[in-house]
Amino acid sequence: MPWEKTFDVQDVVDKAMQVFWAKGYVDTSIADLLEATGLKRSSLYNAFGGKRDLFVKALCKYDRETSRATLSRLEEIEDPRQVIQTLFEGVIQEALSDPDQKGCLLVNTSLELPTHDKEIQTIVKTGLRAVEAFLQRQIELGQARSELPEFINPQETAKALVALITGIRVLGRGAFEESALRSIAAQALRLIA
Amino acid sequence: MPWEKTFDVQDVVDKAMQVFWAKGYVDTSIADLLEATGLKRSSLYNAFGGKRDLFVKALCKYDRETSRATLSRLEEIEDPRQVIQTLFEGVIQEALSDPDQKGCLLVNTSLELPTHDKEIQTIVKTGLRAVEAFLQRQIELGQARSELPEFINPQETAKALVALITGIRVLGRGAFEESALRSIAAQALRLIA
DNA sequence: TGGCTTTTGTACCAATCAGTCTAATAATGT
DNA sequence: ACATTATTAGACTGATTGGTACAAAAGCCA
Repeated sequence: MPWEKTFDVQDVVDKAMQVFWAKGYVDTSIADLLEATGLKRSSLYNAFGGKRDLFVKALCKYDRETSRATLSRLEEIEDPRQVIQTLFEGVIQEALSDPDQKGCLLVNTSLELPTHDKEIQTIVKTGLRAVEAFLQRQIELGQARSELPEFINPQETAKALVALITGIRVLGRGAFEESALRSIAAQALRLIA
Repeated sequence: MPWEKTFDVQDVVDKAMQVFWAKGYVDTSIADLLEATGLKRSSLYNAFGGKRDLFVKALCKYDRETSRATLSRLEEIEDPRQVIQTLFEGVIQEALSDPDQKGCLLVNTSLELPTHDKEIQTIVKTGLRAVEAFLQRQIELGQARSELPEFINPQETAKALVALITGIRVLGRGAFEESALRSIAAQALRLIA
């Protein structure tokens, strides 16, 4: 091995992730990625295989360091209802504060899922499934502590909450305004009584 | 006027709509549109202005003849709760039966809203707003008839139902399976008690 | 039949697409 | 210092992008 890379691989993946996140897979060109990451054509093809492989890397990084990392942070809150409320608040805050209105990379990719190959489909499905499992666990925890009513179905409700989050992420890209997004979050809390 | 067109304009728009619907705006090429519509390059540019203008036509047609037409059909059902339930059933049926998993053109376009110009943004916003208004009207109607509880907030709940439909349309493109989609619909009904 | 207008078929455009290739470069181990 | 070897810079590929130009074809009206 002659010498280590002059660029930080994780840093490059991170910058690529931002582009894919904002523009989507098809609408992101190699030129976009080169400009965003600062490296040259051959370096990109050498370090990663190509556009698709870099996208997979970016998608995994998002799932790991953005999606799941957020869930981990939320897990430190003790009250399950508070956890879910904070989650929704965070999603709305993100939608409102991001000038690029990027939404969520997992959700964005979900919409174009039929155009992607199996590996990418699995990454997205697994990522969303993790959010759903997290919500289900929180609901069950709340019920065990008698903080949430027993008549709530944890599995079903968790899926519905994922759908509501998905809705906020999609509609938050310009279709709905702040008050509408907040209404959605308010109704989400009504689902956990 | 020498003679009328040899092709039916509405038919061409319809076929273009299908392509945009399935592949999204950016991923649809002029070649795709030519193949789907059967007409030649110059005919397409002559009859419509270009790709974007044809997309606007297709988007309007979808809003008119698919989205709003569905709402009109639902309006004939008398029971508001039944109306909403049937709406969700229809959305799920569509997600399950469509081999292309196209979802909803309005929702699909919502996700890429930041990349579109103001006119297209307005069409999408107005289309979604119509669904929301429809749901709100149904809830208010149900309350007036004492079929739905008074404590429900029609404005907020309508927005949440739109978010849930959006979720089903996005997640229905492969991320969630049938039972999960049905769970979402079940929880939607719980929002209108 | 002979203009007239519009449509149509096709050639063409520059720009961009993702990806390849090679030669120059630079850091390491000896 | 020298050979080794991975990384670079950048030219280049063929295919495809959306869009234009223009001549031939086709219907209408006189």
